Amino acid sequence: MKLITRNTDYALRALCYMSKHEGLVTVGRLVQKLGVPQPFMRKILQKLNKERILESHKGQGGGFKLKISPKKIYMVEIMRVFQGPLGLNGCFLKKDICPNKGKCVLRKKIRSIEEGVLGQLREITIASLI
Amino acid sequence: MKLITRNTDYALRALCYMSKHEGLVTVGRLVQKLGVPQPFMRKILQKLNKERILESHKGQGGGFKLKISPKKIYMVEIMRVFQGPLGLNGCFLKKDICPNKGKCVLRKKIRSIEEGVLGQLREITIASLI
DNA sequence: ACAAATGATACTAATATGGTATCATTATTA
DNA sequence: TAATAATGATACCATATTAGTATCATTTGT
Ligand code: FES
Ligand code: FES
Repeated sequence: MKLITRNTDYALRALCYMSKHEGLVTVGRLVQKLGVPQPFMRKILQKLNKERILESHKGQGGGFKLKISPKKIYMVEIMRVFQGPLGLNGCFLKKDICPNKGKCVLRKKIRSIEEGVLGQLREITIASLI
Repeated sequence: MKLITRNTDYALRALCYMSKHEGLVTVGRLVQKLGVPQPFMRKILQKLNKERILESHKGQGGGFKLKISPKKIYMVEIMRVFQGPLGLNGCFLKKDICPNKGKCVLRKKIRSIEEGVLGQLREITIASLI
């Protein structure tokens, strides 16, 4: 059971790198530094761009850079982008599966645990990692 | 990103049911009550038996029952059985992947979050769910 | 002996994750 | 203005995990 998948991981590393290096950074440079497959890294950066965490510049001399301060990039947000929102499993979400539905204790408990986890994750920003 | 997979879920429901009903419970009865595919449920119960959380009795009139008190069946243990130990991803574990290795801040942070999650999960027992 | 249960194990299907390949678009610069 | 070096978009493939099935063997009560 892993808390963090590979693309989240790579994204975090890329963001850390960029927060330490001002200006545009190309995918090529990143993979050289971080040892990650290039097309995969590219996909990841493109997603971060779409999510408006990075900004991109095309053409020669182009590349990516942080769009927002490392202090405002939360790890939990990166996890959400690549792993979807932290959630329960089918049973707890899709009510049709479960017979208990409303009065389920477990569901409430899990909810509160989630809140706890999120609370802790929310304290971690890229700035706090570098 | 789901915290709990289906087999964990089914296992929890089965354990809850059994803690409410003394005596042997057959797979057939469980799937009837919980609406879960029979062979899958069987596999799950067999695993719980191997893990010595349930005990089983073969033959006519047989079935499963709790081997230990619901107060001592921890949710985190059920998760471990079906989802493996709560852990980090490849990067953080397999050092060969990551260039940072020792001096990684993220790794430590994640560790501490894990401890927090585990701490909360450890408070949840089957007894606390029924 | 038979029926009703689990034990063991191998197999298949579906989904999620990890990763590639390719062509289109944009901007720099010689 | 054409070559080049970058990203955008998208479709595709590979692998791993999860979910579920199928089958035969074993045990036990009647
Ligand atoms: S909602 Fe399904 S067990 Fe609680
Ligand atoms: S161990 Fe890999 S980024 Fe920390």
